[in-house]
Amino acid sequence: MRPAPDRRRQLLDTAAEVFAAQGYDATTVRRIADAAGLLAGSLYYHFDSKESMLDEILSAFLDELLAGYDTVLAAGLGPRETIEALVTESFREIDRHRAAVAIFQKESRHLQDQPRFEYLADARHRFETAWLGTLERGVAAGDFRADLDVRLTYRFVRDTVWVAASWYRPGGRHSPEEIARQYLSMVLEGIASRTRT
Amino acid sequence: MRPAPDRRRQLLDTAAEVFAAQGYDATTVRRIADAAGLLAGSLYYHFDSKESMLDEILSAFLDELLAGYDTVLAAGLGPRETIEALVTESFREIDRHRAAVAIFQKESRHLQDQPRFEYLADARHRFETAWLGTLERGVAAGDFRADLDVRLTYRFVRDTVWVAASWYRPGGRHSPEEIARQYLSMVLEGIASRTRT
DNA sequence: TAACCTACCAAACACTTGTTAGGGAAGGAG
DNA sequence: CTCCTTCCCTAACAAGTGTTTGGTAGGTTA
Repeated sequence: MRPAPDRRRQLLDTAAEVFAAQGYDATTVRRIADAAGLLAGSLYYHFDSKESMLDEILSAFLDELLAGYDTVLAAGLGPRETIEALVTESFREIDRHRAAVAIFQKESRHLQDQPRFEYLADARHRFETAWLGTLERGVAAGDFRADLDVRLTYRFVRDTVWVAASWYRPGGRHSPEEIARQYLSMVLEGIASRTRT
Repeated sequence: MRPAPDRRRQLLDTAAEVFAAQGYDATTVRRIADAAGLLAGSLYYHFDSKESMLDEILSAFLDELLAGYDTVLAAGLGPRETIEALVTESFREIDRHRAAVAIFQKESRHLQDQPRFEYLADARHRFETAWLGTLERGVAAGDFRADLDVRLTYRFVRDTVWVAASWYRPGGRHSPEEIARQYLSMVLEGIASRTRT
């Protein structure tokens, strides 16, 4: 008998893949079992419910992401460098947790009403603090344009990064760092205040 | 007896609202009926199926949107003005069909495999032609930066516009035109090639 | 008045869903 | 060998799903 404690993670990975492709509600437990090569009932040896699979997928991703954000924020960089680091970190996370990111994008909005998934709203709030705070700091420091609505800018930056998960495929032409660089180039040249008026 | 030929559209509007909020698969026919103030079975007097409601919502929206795009493209504007017009038109469409846009965003990816919803893939292709063509034209004309990956730029512009549907609420602080102006300001200052190197 | 149409309800249908209970095969430990 | 744990299967369950059928209130037409 193999020990296989990573069997659990392996099942979660295939589940995440199916969830991301079909949507959580449209995905049946039997479909996951098919993709994993076992029968539907057998999944319940590893997990108590379909919902707890989703829970584990999302919280594992968010834990890692928020830890990465905290590291960036603790580095004490300037506003512009912080934004650059946040974007790069985000694309690395998309590279590693593409499926989880796609699920989060699609389902979090209506999941966060459920008590079990309250932490999704918390995560959103911590995103907002990180991004919005950095933007405001940058506006005050003169790094970013002051003539834009800050909240609109925040949503703009946040969305431009995260929607990439809907088309990004690991192993493609561009590395996460390369994509981050191009995105930053596009975003910053619009956000950074011109040195010459 | 009231004639009420718009009863159909009224039902479609509430259905679209529920679909957008909960997701298509997560939405039950009884939930729609509840919101509309009748019983589940009664919906089948107006529509043959739940799927055909979705079909009608999406195709009505796409018809109007693509017609708007065609008008813009037929105007014979320059690349930059075309992009501006496309973005503005898109935000107007988001303003009018917010629910349909949200549904399209969430569900189209996995719906377009079904034969019935092939037109979704067609629509995506026409989007790509409109946006990507304009961008390439602009690069050739010197309106947009040439040092960026065009496909990446296309996805960037496209996504930044459409994700706005996930947070936009009509009747808010900003009009569609105002949001379009701010978005364009952010996007273009990054895409437009600098007049001075 | 009688026939008719519109818009709905009440009740059921077949089917799929997530989930559970009991059992069994395969290897490791004693 | 025997016990035990791990991992899976078989078979079923109750609840909920989209959908259909027959009926009916009430206004319109003749």
